[in-house]
Amino acid sequence: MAKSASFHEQLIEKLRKLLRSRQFVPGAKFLTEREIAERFDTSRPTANKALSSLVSTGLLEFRHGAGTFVRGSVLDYDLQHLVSFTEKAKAAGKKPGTQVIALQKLSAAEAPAAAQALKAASSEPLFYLERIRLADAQPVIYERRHVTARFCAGMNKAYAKGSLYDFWTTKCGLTISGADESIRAVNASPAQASALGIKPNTACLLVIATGFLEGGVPLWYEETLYRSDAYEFRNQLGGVSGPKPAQGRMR
Amino acid sequence: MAKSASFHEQLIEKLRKLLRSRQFVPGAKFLTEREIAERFDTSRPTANKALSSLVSTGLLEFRHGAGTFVRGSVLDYDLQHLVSFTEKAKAAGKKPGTQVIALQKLSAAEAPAAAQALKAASSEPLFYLERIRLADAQPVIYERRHVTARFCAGMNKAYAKGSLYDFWTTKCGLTISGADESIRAVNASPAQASALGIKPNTACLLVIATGFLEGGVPLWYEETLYRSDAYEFRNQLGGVSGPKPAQGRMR
DNA sequence: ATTCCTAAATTGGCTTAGCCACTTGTCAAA
DNA sequence: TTTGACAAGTGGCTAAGCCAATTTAGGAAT
Repeated sequence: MAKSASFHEQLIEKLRKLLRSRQFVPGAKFLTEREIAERFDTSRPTANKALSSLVSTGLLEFRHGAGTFVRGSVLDYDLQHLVSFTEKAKAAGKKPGTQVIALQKLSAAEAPAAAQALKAASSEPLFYLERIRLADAQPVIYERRHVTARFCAGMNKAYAKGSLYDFWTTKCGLTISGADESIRAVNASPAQASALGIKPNTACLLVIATGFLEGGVPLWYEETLYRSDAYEFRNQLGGVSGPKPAQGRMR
Repeated sequence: MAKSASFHEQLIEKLRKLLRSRQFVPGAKFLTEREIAERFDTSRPTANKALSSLVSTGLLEFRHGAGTFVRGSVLDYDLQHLVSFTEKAKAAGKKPGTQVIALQKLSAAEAPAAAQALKAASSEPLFYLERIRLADAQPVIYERRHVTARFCAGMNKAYAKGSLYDFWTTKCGLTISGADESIRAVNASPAQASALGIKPNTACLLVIATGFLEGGVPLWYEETLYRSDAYEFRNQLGGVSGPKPAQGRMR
């Protein structure tokens, strides 16, 4: 089994590649099992088995009588669920809040780390957003974020006060594919400590992250500070419920 | 599709439950596709499709001509890979090292946090292990760990200097199913700072974790401090390669 | 009595062909 | 123009069969 993959395993890989190479947008109709059986010279049950595998990993969706479709919003919902501070505060029985400290448009040359992460030319316009997220009026998160402006030209303070995820997906029509995070510990500077309502030099969790659109195009770069007395990341190795990323939550 | 699960999806669930309810040990033979087809009154391709799903999630393994088996060591390998500092140091081109600071046997009453996490009666014997992990002779990790002694009675300083994972799995015959980690940031105390070779009060990553054996029995409780200038946790949200836990690595 | 070899049985891998339930689209009638 | 019916297309699943790989059992030889 490990030596040479069975035909159906190879077919799964081929379909996965096809799904990516053709840039099927969420909601688009994918190949039918009869089309796959013909095109890859295999039987329908084998085609269905390969499709079923992609359905169970969430990439596709069967609609009985209609066909097989590329999944849209479910993956997006999972992502929003993973990152939403509002949800996490509420889950902890606290009232979430947001203070917008700054929202500016600047050029990438003014923010070299973000420019690099976003692969932006030096004249490329970026939005710089600085916010504090609160739970029961207590600051928990100090967020600084650069966003590629051309993807969300209509950004303003009102949108900055709400869910960025909502704004990007519904107002800008973006499809966000994920984010790569690095989790570190830092001593809060006096300014950072002031923003978070803690003593200077207190240890905080720092998440440096880049977020991506479908197709791997970077959308945002963030350096976000979390009060560690109020927030932690939970990570499960092994276990019966299958692998998943570490998740932040209120302590 | 979402309203009522198809038969094959229900069958997957039934088989998953069967797999757990009967306590199939890794390596044991599971039901054949013909047995499943007969027992659940379905066709062989449908039985095979359900089994294939459990194979692709890693719970089972097909052996052509021999049958379907419960997976053993592959999950274990993944776990070791996830936690092995030795591997991570080497991957960063550094020479790993370990200093055993303390190895004692004590009763659970002497370590209330560990006793609680390990669900140990106050008279239950625990091992207390304190180590420093080094990369190129520089301290990176300060590890304090309590282990339920009855699972690894032969623990000694020689074993404590090497891979605990190896010792537990090969010498004690344990099957480790995973660990639950909480990732926080703390200011290093003078003793902790001294152990890690950093200035007191420097921000460090603190991982508080409980590790489990197959069946959910707790094996160890740890409070492990990481120098954040040398080590970070990487976490991927979304992305094309599927979900996985956050992973520590050298910076 | 033990060991080795061969044949039969068992198992996964996959096929063909078919039926049924569901959905969508088109055409005809009101 | 709208509604209903029918046809075509699609997933869900079946039965039966063949083939390759592995295991087991029985018989023969030492």
